[in-house]
Order: sequence, then structure tokens, then C-alpha cells
Amino acid sequence: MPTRLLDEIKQTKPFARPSDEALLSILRTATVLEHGSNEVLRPFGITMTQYNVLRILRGAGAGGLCGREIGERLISREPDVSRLVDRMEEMGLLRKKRDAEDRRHVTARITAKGRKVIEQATPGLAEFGRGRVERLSARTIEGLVDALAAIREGA
Amino acid sequence: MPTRLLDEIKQTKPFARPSDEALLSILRTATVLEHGSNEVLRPFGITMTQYNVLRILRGAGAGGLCGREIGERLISREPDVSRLVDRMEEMGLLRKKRDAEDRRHVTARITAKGRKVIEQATPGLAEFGRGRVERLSARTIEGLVDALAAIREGA
DNA sequence: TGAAAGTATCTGTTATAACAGATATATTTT
DNA sequence: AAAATATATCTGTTATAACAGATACTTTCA
Repeated sequence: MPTRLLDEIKQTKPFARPSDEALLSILRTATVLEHGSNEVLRPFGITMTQYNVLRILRGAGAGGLCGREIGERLISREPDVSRLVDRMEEMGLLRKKRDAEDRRHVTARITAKGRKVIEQATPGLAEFGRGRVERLSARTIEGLVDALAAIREGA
Repeated sequence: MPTRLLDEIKQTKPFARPSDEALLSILRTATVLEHGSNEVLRPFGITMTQYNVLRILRGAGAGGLCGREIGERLISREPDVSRLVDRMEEMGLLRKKRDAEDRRHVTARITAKGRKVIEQATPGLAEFGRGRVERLSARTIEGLVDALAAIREGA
């Protein structure tokens, strides 16, 4: 079976190079995964980015994290953590608090409501992801992860 | 060498499952590629989405394509082709024309300026992509492409 | 100490994404 | 032919992304 990618994007010309196909495959797959994830999360009123912020804050525990630290831990670059966190505070998913020691920092901590949302949303999200990946063999997954890491490292 | 992904997103806990690592790897890699591509395209005043529209219209030739057809050929889902095409017409990259036979359709055709932009932008973009992928062996690339296709097809 | 540099966040602005509904045209059905 | 359905685009609105610059606070160093 050759690739279905050309069909998916309704193109007829074959790829000029294997590397072109690889790049388009990655971007296309990410789009599909992101769209699907956001569909799963929609009933809970949060986006994938917001889900990740909750996951990060839950992992940080009682100490919380400041905006810069949240930004560093997000999967996709987010240049506007300030307002992202503001919106999430308005939704009641986290609390912001200006630090006493270093008043430049604003520490965000997950709330009980935030925990509840993440707990409710996680099963569906896990199911969505695993259903797509877990059919692959362990070796295939390993090869995929290694190849992607090499691509990210770049030339 | 184990994965660098945990370092990249400053996490300390190992992944609960290989499938989680695979999913995050895909999303993370797509972010890196997309950000890099947009950096390369910035001097030309277009985004990756707009570059893809130009590529699609160039491939369509003199007949052009209507908005729906453009949307189907884009790598990432774009629910607002109308205004995307509007903006590109204002930039002079394409021309819109209401169809005579079926007046619902608006056919877009690439302009000389659009061709020029795409020709100027392509070398840098190709270099960016190939530098990252071409080091991988043909077999590795093939495995990557197949694995991603399987993931997109889903459960 | 006090100026300079560094860090973290915030604000203003513009562009784009996402969603819902409206409009215009074409096709099908009765 | 008229109504119903389907298709393609457009419009209005809100949310979010991206970028540049401003502000507040801390640290460094002369």
C-alpha cells in the first residue's frame, strides 16, 4: 500500500522527494491529532493548550509555576502566557498570585475545579490517542519517536 | 541516547506509555517545523498557509480553483478560505473571479506576483526541510511515513 | 549607593482561527 | 413550475495568536 496522503489532500502529482512527503506527513498528522483532541475536549470547555497548562500545573503541585515556566513546558510555543492564564483564572481553573519574594513573578496554581476538569477529560483523550497509536508495534513506535527527535534536532 | 523530548519541554516524569510519547513527539515536531517554516517565509510576507495556497494554485494552472477545492487541498484544515483568499487578493498574489456557469463558485487564479513570491520562497523552504530530513536513511523515512499514515487512519 | 542591565509580566494592536448563521445560486423532487 | 434540498460563499462575532513595546521589579557592578 502506498501512501494515502496524496488522496487526503487531493493532489495528483507524486512527491518530488521522500523528504517532502515526510514533512507533509508530520504536519498533516499533527493537524489531524490536534483537531481530534480539541473535539474530545470541547464538551469540557477547554482547548488542548489549556488542557496542557492544567496538566503542567497539576504536576507542579502546591508550589505552582510562574508564567515563564509554564511557557517552557508547553508542547507548542505560546508567546502570550499572560492572557492565556488570565482567561483560565476567569474560568476558575487556576489561581494567580503575585510572589512576595520576587514581585515580578506571578505564580499560578491549579484549583479544585481545574483538577476536576482534567480528571474528567483525560480518559477520553487517552482513548483517542491510544486507539491510534497502540496498534503499532513497539519497534515501530520507537523508530517513529527516534526519527522525529532527529528531525527536531535539525541539521 | 534516550529521547530529548522531556528536556525540551522541561518535564521530569517519564512518559506513562510509549503511545503518549509518540503523540507528544508528533505535536512537538510539527510545532518546530511550522515555526521554522514561518521564520523562513517571513521575509516574503506570507505564512505557511498562504504559501500552500500559492503552491496549490500554481499546480492548478490557468483553470484555477474555487474556495472549497483549495480548502480540500490544504494540509491543515482551514475553515475560513473566503477571507484567506480575500487577503491574498489584496496582497496581489491571486485574482478572484465569479464563475459564469455556476455563479456560486469563485475561482481563484495565481498572479505573476504570486508566482514570483513562491519561486523566491521555495529554495529556502526546501533547504530548511531537507536539512532536517535528508540525513535519515531511506528506510527510516519510509517507516516514519507509514507509521504516521497508520496513525491518521485511526482506530 | 545608583546607574545599567536583566527578567517577568502586562498592554495595545493587528492578524488570524473558529464558530454560527445568513445569503445566493443550483439541483432535485413532486 | 414551485418547493425542498444541496452547495458555495459570505458575514458577524468572539476567541486566540503574534508581535512590538511598555511597565515593574530585581540583580549586577562601577
